[in-house]
Amino acid sequence: MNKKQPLPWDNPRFHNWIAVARACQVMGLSLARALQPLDIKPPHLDILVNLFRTPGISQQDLADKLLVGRSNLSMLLPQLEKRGLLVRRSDPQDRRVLRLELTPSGTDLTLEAIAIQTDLIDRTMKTASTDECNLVGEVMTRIIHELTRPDGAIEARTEEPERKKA
Amino acid sequence: MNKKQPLPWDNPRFHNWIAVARACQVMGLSLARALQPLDIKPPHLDILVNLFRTPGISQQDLADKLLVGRSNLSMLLPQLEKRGLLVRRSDPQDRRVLRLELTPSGTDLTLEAIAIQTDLIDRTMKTASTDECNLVGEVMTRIIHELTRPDGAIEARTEEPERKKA
DNA sequence: CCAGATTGGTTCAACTATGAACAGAATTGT
DNA sequence: ACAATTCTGTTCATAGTTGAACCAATCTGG
Repeated sequence: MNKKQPLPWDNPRFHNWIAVARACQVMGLSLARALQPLDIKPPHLDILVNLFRTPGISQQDLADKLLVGRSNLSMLLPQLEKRGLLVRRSDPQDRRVLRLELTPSGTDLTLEAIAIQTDLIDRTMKTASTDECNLVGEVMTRIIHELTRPDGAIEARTEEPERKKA
Repeated sequence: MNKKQPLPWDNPRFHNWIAVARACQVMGLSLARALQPLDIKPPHLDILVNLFRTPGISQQDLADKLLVGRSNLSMLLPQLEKRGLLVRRSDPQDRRVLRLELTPSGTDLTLEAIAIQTDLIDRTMKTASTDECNLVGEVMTRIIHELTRPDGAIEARTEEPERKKA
């Protein structure tokens, strides 16, 4: 037993990442509270924003973007559709896929929610300069790329179908 | 209908924070995968690390630190106790509280898990210099302080007991 | 001392998220 | 043309998380 392994509290990468994780956690809780007046939760907002930016996306592509299971969307989207925030329209080209689109009222709600989120983020990051913000974002982007590399620690999804004759 | 509100994709604070949130998400998924050989999940690791750093903590204080509900711990801790990773010892001073402590095997497992997490973090942040890491951590710490201020967007801890029928 | 309020922990119903199994539509290969 | 395979979305059983209701121990203020 290597009891004398260096504990990571002094490792800059480690404890700074812990701060990142905690900031995300409290931001998520704050966002959930800030969205309560609109009667939506962060997962709904993720969906709405993606539909706003990519109208006509399919459920599968949306699930891939959000890194959630398809079944999750099969549960959530009908709820939002019943609330009149979006429509799921069968694609005549490929009758398997459902094209997702915001309704006008869904667009309105999305803009309100985005305003709330932007306000929250602006308030909480007001102590960081633009340069600091950009550096943070750059480091995070590198982390995302590192983790989503094919040999990275993610990619738990289905086996990539093997190439036929090359 | 203020359709001409500035959309936030160009707001540095906004899109850089989105990168932070996504990095946290992929890191969480990667950590879950990396911990699979030890048969624990990120919530368990959070508990074990806190017990490692603060032996004798009560369930209530642990829930406050982790920002989760007390009932959550009432479900998780007996599982970990059955696995022999920790003990819950009644405090003779105050017979309501249960003092939590890692067992030797729990300590061993915790050290293994910390090694796995440290390795993952080190690998994914290897492209960031120490100075960059420290700046990121500093910005995150400021965000946490901003969000946990009494008038901040968190602090919903008002579990009001049912008022009498008045 | 004792009634009421408070605190630590448990239980339970509701909700969310996931993966496996499934059905229908499209693609592929022969 | 047609059987096999792949792809999209749904359903279902399961697991994780939460808040409310609850019990027991402690504290508070007559």
